[in-house]
Amino acid sequence: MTETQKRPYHHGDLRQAIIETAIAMLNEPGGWQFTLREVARRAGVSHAAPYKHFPDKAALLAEIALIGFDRLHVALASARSGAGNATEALVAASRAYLVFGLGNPALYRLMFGAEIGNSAAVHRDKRAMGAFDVVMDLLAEGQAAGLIEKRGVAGQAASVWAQMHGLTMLKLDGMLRPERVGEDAVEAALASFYEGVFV
Amino acid sequence: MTETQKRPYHHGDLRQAIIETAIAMLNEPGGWQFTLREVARRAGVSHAAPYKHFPDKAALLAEIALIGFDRLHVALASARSGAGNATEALVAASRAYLVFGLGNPALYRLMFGAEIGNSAAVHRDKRAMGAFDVVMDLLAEGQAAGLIEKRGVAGQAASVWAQMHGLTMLKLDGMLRPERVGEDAVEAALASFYEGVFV
DNA sequence: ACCTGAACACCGTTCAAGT
DNA sequence: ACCTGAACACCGTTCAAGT
Repeated sequence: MTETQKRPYHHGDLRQAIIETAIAMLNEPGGWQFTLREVARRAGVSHAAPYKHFPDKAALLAEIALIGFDRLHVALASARSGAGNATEALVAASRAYLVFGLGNPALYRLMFGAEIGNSAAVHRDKRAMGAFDVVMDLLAEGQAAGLIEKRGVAGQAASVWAQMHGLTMLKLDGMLRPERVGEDAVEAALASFYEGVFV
Repeated sequence: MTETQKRPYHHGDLRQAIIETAIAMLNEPGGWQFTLREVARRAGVSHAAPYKHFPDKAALLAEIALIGFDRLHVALASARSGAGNATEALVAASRAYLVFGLGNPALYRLMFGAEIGNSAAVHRDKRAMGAFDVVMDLLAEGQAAGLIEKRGVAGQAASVWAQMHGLTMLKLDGMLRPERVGEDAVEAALASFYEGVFV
């Protein structure tokens, strides 16, 4: 937490410091327009220094996106373990998903953004799957327990994932306005959705 | 289609030309990193000229996003009128939605992106509602005809919208990989979703 | 009324040179 | 091995001046 910039030429772990500074910047208003030079400035280092640790700006962003997926994974897993049966856990995980997305708007957008090049997209996909697997497991478990409609698990999981992602995004974009779609459209949509999934 | 740049100082309708050029650029690979100077260049005009028609870059992007929503509205409405009953129309509209999003990746991302400032978000919301209303009408119609599960229409519509948006985005991000979630995960997810919505 | 050209303050990225 | 400083090619935006 000692954020002084009187470091002795060599920064202890600049790579890590850059990542942390960048994530912190993302959570500020307007943090989505994110400048490598500003990160360097805040880390107390020259604007060229980051290039010793990341090939370019996109690489840093990609790395941060992966960290975001790890955090989402943790949030979902912990929501699951704190809940009872599969359907309760699924609802809890959905809420946790929304809380994560709405609480970290710029990070969340970055995770699903086009700034991540197609080459890095493969890694994104892999790390994202940790969170995805939580959903798939819950669905399989719920189906086995007779709590969830028996359909193809992959398609069902994709549908659940899309529902959570879609709701998060629409809410972030301010597209679920009370005068249009009711006071708490997110809750209503989630309820409506799970009515069709739970048995 | 005469894209010559020998215009006599005054461009006929530069404002319109800028918008069209910008939309064309969006549909090129890497079109999401979109530069005002390049638009001016292609329009055969100085880099300062656009500022006579748009206060800044964000304003141009916001305008283009609104056009995108109009086009989506048209696509959904035409899919609806080409289909039979409410459920068939809903499926047709969902397909049209996906085709639109996957066919115009950068435009679609722009429509839902953070580049649109919060002030412009209100307008975005209003224009987006044209498309949203198509969905709501179809649901109300389907419920009345006993084809669709009777739930709160607002929540149901939000859920449908979220499903389409989520699927489009996940597909655009390359997050629905065959080895994970099957060959045609989009179709499977859509089928799974509508099983829970249709009666 | 509409457009240009030069100018300003910024970026991302590179590279020789410093410690 | 790690970092700096100057440099390059670009942006977005502004503004006096041109047509």
